Amino acid sequence: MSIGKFAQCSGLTPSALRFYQDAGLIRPAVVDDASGYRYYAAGQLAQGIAIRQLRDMAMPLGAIPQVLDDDAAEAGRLIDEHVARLGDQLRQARRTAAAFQERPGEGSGLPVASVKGPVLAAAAEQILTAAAPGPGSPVLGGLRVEAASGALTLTATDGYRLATRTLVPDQAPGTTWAATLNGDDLREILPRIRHRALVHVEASRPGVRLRTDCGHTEYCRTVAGQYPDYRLLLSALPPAATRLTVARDALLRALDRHAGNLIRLHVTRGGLTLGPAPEVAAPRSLRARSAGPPAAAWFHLTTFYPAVSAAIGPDLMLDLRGPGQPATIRSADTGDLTTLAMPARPGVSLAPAGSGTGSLP
Amino acid sequence: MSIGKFAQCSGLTPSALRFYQDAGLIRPAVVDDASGYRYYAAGQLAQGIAIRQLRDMAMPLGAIPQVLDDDAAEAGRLIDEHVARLGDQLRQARRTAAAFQERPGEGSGLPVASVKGPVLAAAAEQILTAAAPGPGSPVLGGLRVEAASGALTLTATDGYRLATRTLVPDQAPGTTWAATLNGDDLREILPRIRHRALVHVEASRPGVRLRTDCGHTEYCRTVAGQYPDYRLLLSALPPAATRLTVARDALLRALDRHAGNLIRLHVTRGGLTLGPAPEVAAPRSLRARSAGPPAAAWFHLTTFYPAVSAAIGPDLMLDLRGPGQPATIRSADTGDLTTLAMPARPGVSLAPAGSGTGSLP
DNA sequence: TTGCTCCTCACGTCACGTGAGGTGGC
DNA sequence: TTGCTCCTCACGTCACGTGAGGTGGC
Repeated sequence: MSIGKFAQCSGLTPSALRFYQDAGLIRPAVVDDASGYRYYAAGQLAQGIAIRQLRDMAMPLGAIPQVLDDDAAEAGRLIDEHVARLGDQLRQARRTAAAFQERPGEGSGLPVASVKGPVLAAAAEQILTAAAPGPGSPVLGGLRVEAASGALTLTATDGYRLATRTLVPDQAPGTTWAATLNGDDLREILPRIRHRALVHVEASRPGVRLRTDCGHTEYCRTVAGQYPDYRLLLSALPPAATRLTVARDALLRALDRHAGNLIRLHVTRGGLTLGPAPEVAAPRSLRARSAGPPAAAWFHLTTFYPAVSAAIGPDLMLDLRGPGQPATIRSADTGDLTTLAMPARPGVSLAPAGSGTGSLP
Repeated sequence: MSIGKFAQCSGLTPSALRFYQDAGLIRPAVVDDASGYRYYAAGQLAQGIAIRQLRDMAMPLGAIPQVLDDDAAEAGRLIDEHVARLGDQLRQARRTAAAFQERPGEGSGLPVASVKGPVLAAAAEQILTAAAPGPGSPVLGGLRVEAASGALTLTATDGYRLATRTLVPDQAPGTTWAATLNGDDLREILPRIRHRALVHVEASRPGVRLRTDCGHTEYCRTVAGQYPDYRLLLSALPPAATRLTVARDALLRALDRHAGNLIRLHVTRGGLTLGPAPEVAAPRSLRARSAGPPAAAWFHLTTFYPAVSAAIGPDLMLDLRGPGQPATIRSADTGDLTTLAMPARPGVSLAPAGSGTGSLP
């Protein structure tokens, strides 16, 4: 196989292959003495592709022979460590970027509200469980923050679930203000916020600044783009057909023990039955109060569990509205956290966010 | 200001400054014609520091003049884009790493246990609130995971608080195994874990791999170094002098409304009174059951709130042991989450972790 | 006067890419 | 015979770091 052919098959370039030969990384199987032509064996392709992949993840040439020579377990270890180092560098860069943004220019931002650090951290963490993780829609990956009439409202949704909560700040917002905070930035900041007594939230042109009394400042980017009108969505919901009140930690414990991702909730007059499907043996029963006709709904545990786990009060209120309609999960006594969850259809796996099927209207 | 002085103040090196001059990035205010000595003005320091920060986040030299010349809003946008690009590169590297690991060959680690994604994410998040944030002691910044006799125990402590919880996995650990997971790595992984039905925890020599059924794999580094012997610490605690049982969400709500970071808990026969100090007006009272003599304790809200916020059941059990001894906070009914918190002495501010005063023995 | 800082200029590093000038293979 | 691929060797890129050899300032 000539150098051009080998390059094409492995995704490398001829000049890179020549360089790798000089570096002793991969040598042609045969070199023609007279012409100097390099010939590679088909069996070297795997190695060529491996080198390209390692270089694609910015691994230094010097580290590559180790990875190629070691057994799979050891090689996996080296790669994992390398990727973790890249993550460190990114985190460091994010911190530096945050520090850069708070240079003495433009003065300090517009004060929005002041909240206790542990309270803000707990609430943001709670709500962020309903945000869309990873790359995808930047708006749905973020936390919506709205300051109005003396209160701070935090909201997140990924199209399948929606969580919203209202906080009463220590220093109430004087202005009306709203923004969508970058979820990744915020999650990284939260551990440092949690141990600050009081955090001042300030709007600073492109992002949000979280300032503490001791002069420490964190910067969080905002996400551009219109946030879904969840208030309209909430107010347009039809009334609950069936309402269930159940002890939160009993339900949580039953969910812990449930096998499989699909779960069926069956609400009867006397209680709640959890099971994989009606015909499968050993469904689990919980005592609960219910109003309205008996009803059943399927959920994906990955959608339903975070909603239950994030709730606060001792009792949970579950409103079912029938097939295709979102269910509401709420603390029974104090309604400052509301979660919506789309039911799943059995046999239908959770579609990726934004693909349209089964998402919130 | 000479080049050496300016370099020191800005965090750059003399050779970098000379290079930047050639590149036209930052020119000395004065250059001595005879000697060629470069002299920088004090007013150039901000620019020097800005250049260092931008270079620290790997921004190319060619892109820097734009950032320096634009107004704050536009500069912020450019930086955000740059950091986002770095994030893209990291994600791409992760994908390539995952593809690389999929190659023929074994590569899988030792199976430890399998846990539902949302359950693991919720538990880890809960416990990590007691870890030491930011750089500092790597062990105390991490999450201790112990697999033994069919259960998985998660623990974190920063020397002032300790949280520990036991999970019952879907597939029980066959082996006895323990490790301290890197807190930053884990926090970054959790949002992607939360929406996976089942997560297989695997020990891979120096780290831990979290593998899902759909072939997705996350890697989390472990932290070397001995973890504090918290079991010994827990078993060596003297019995509680005063035990209080109180509704969790009523307590949480009272803490929400408390002003200041220092809080005084006064346990009487009939209930619990919260206040900044006994002589200050308007303490808040909650109904609660108590056993043992009346007692009082001061806490920092930043220490106490996360413990209450992370608890699960409807009722909370608070064990007080007297001055200088940690208090225990636990769900009253199901004891799978236990939190220890060191009381604060009034007037004494929270010392940084590891400084010795007021930390857990 | 003695160190010390500073100067310029050349070359090294990393992982290649890009021609220039020339030859081999179908 | 005509393109085409391949060869070597030198130099460019990026953002500096590292001496060598020499001079200026307190």
